[in-house]
Amino acid sequence: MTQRFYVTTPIYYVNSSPHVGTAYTTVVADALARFHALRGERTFFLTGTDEHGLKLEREAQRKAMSPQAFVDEMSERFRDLWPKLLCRPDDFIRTTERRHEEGVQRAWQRCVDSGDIYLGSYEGLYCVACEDHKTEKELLEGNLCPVHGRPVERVTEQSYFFKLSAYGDRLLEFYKRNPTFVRPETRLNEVVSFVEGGLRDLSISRTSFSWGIPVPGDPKHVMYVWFDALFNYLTALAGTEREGALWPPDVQLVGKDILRFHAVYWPAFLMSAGYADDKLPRTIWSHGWLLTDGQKLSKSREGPSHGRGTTDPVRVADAVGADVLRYFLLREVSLGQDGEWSVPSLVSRARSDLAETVGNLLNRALPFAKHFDGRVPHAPAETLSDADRALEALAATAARDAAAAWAEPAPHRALEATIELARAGNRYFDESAPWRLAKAGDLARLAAVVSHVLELVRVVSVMLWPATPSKSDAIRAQLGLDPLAPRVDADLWPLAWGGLAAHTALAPGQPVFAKFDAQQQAQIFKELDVTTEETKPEAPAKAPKAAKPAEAKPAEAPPGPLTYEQLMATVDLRLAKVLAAERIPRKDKLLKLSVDLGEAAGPRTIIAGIALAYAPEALVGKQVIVVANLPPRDFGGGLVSHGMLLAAGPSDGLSLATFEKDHAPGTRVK
RNA sequence: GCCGAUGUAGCUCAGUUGGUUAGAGCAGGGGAAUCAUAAUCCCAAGGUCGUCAGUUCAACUCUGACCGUCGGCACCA
Repeated sequence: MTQRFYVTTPIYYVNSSPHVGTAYTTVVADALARFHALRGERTFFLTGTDEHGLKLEREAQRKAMSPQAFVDEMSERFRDLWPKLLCRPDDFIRTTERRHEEGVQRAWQRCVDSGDIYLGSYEGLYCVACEDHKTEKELLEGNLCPVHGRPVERVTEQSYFFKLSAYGDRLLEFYKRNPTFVRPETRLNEVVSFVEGGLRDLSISRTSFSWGIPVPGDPKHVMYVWFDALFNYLTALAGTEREGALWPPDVQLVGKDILRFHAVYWPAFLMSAGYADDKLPRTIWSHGWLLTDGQKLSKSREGPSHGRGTTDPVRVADAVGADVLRYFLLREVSLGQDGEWSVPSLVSRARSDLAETVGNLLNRALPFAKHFDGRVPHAPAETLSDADRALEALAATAARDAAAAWAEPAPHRALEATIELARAGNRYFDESAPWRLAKAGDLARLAAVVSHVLELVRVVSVMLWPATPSKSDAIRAQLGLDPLAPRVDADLWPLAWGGLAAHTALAPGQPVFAKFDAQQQAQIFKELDVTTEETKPEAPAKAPKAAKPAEAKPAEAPPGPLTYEQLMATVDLRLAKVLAAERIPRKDKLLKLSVDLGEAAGPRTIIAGIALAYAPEALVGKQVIVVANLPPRDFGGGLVSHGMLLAAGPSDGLSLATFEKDHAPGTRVK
């Protein structure tokens, strides 16, 4: 029976553009699919976009677009990205597609039929003045809002609930029988302890917005994010031949931040919808994050970061090539663990592994073909030496090891084994010294050596293909071979020696891999905003991060034209002097300030989230700018802020706005 | 503060079920070679495996505490 391999990435929320972290997950999925395809399996690689929810509804509103038009545009950014990274998903599902909406509604109905969905209500405490929900413990004596001192109201909102609480035991049993359901193993432990802690029913519908999939039979409700999103993995196949042939997924890649949804909610939903244990996903693979200087990549850290270069995958792929980017992501990061993202280390990795090891091996072997009419020499078995045989054996071992690693999946180890084989090829080449054989006129031995090296390069080109498909094919072209074209039931993995036939016409060409010499490297660093020693200003140590040449994104809708009068009527900015500042126990980011605004009522208390950037002592006496006409804001624990300080920057490198000269507290900013 | 990770050569990381001199790549040092995009190959050097206790005949590998770093949450906008 034909093996099959179904791999998924999360569907990406279209609220933001893809960054290198998003690209990472997709590249891994693509590489796994390519590996399994090479083995002759029927593969299916699914990705897509998640397009519902209040956030997107609002974002569209702000841009004066219909939600559909907005998500259409955003989804394109993802769809267009993947080919640039040589990713070839077999399908791209959008949660706003009809097939998905219908599929999810069917799934919902099946959960209803199982008795697992019921209509309930959220009960909450609500302060009309704050327009916000409160929790019991925030309230002052007598159920008063701590901000306004007014009584809060008890409000209820209808919501459908999923009886997750009923699935705890079944889930635990399932984990026990399928210890590789969640990987790496430490993540399974986390999931198990979460479930053991008891599960609460999930609220899975909302009436407070409409941009979502209507609940069957009750269209006031739209489905809440996870119920909608998780089923994409199923709806992409539903109603087609694929469902029977491919379900369930073999590997579902997820970031560790969304593991819980995939490892707990998702199987519970499926169980409820009538899927037996053997029809549940085989493995939820929780991969790590890419870090820059130990920080998670995120939207707020886009652009140059600490001199390590951009995190925009398109710019990187344009500068160094998609193959190289893919190779780096797969080789440098150990799947399941966090990895460092850095353009300089990408360049150095590409140079030493790809150009100087693999590319070089090809380049140094090809010139010898001139002794054989430009063709792969024929080397009869009796001309082979122990070293030749040893090389063959080594290749077989490496191919086996790499295949096992890819199947694991552990791409970084697979690629390590691959490069190690190419390294051995260089060693063999040195020891065999074909240039001496050529001078001595020993064509029999020369044929053996050259054919062995060329075949080794072929082997390496296949082993590299999941990571660097276009470069692998470029190597193959020089070897006179066709591009790799996986077929179902044909195992192309190079377990057997001799795939490169004697007398094949070679086609030497330009070096396959860029060398990234000093000049190229400088060019790349420049393009990708890498700060090198030369370009870095002196004494960079503690200096606040230079205002980066921010590609001023018009992301936040610019406020419409505003007259001066309107502005002054809206925002009341005042100069103020900090009288006192103290840390707040248990609130790492907050400082409690006493600030003089020149008001008769005396100084105000302002809570500001600047503790990571400013020591309290450093603030006393400082002139700051305060938004004076904000309503009081409750920070819990009896802390109420009566104003806001103007500041900008990341929370750990924030700077407060001030003026060059001191003026009387209370002076209005104009 | 709670929860969770992590701490191995200058850098990035491997170290399987505890067992002789702890591994690789990169960088740096020395040498060989000259077929190759000055690429390659060899050699040497470099680590009290975060700290302190404990279990054991034996711990980088197990247990505990502590320290450092990071992430999530809380809190923040």
